[in-house]
Amino acid sequence: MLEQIKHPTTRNGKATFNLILRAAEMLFLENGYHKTTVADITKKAGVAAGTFYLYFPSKISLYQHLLLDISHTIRKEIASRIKEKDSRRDKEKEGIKAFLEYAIKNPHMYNIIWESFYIDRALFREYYESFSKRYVKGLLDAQTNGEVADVDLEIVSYILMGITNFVGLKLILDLGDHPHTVDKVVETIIDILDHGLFQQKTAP
Amino acid sequence: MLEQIKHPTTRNGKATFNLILRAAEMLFLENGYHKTTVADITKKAGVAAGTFYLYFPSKISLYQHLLLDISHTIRKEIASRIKEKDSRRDKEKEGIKAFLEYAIKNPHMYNIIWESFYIDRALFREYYESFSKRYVKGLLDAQTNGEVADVDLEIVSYILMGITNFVGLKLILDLGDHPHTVDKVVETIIDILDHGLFQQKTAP
DNA sequence: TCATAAGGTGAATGTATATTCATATCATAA
DNA sequence: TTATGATATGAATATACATTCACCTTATGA
Repeated sequence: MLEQIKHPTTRNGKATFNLILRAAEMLFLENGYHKTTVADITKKAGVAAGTFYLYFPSKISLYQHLLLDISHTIRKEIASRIKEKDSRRDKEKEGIKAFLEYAIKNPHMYNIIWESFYIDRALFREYYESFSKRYVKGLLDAQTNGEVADVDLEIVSYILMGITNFVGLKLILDLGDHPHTVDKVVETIIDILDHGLFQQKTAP
Repeated sequence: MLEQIKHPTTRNGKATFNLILRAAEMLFLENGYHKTTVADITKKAGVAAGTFYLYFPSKISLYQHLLLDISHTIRKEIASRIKEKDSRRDKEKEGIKAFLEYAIKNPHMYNIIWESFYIDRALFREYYESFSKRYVKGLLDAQTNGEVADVDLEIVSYILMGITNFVGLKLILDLGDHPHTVDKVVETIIDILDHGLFQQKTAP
């Protein structure tokens, strides 16, 4: 159930609304949903506790709003970058790169997306299912072209999401001492998507 | 920090200890860590609230204990199944299959493993890093053999974990109406690992 | 048989924190 | 200027829940 938030109507109201959103985003990203209290949010936003409830009927409604926000941002970012590319393979490569760069720039992104699995299962499901559908749509054209192998595209979409999510996770866990550059990592991934991982043993 | 649990010494104590563990496992798996209260656990186990603290210094210590337990079980399961296979490729295929089958049999497994990201970040990191190390070790031999392409194996390990985790997730989200059988899904994955996803467009 | 340690109880405690509410101020249209 | 709806306050409320504690029971070896 998506609880309805109440949008402000005046200039002042909008400013306050955004202060709360930005404060919450930072705190959820940094510390996760459960470790962030409404008091933390209003304190960081510089408003009183009651002000929060002028706009958001509950803490979870704010979380849901933010999650949808972030998912739109990621999608737009990726979409704008892949549309420059021609082949599906190059689109895929650019999409993976865009995702990983976004992940590194927003290293706690997982805090808010993955956590939805525990906070709002329906939202989580919706997030990945719609992401998958987009993927399948793009891949289908390429498959008709003969550019993509004859395999189940829905599974492929989860394979691709799995790869980017876990490699992104790895990059983020390493942050600070990052021995892997995004470009190198993308090369590794795309190499496997081009040629596979296994090869015939060459006779000695 | 791993808090030390106090193991029971008598037959009765052991029985109670296990009642608590099994109850907690079911509840964590079903509802997640935060939505499960100590009262829920002791009620389900049929013991008093205080009994819980005879053995576990805190709720989190029980969680940590369970997570380590489960991770050992998964590893053993996979290890025992892949050792029958000869080539790395066949080992990989069997490992993926074992993981997915385990995931389907224990559909809420993710509840406890992924949630550690929010509950005990160090434990989460430890879990995937050690999983990765095992992977790399196995892959290294195969790479020296020429059986595995010349790519960064640490990245490969996260690619493989990402694939199995997300495809497993997909299978679980679909549970009930499961249009994908494990065997079919494994074929799709191994096909891509064998030959890649993209292919040259054949001239018409 | 009984002393003792382990096992067990559940009401009480304390704390954390989401949400409410009575009240106050602000901005602006009439 | 004033009426009005929107915005804002922060102390008070209510609840949920992890943990404690004073006391009780059971099993067993000497």
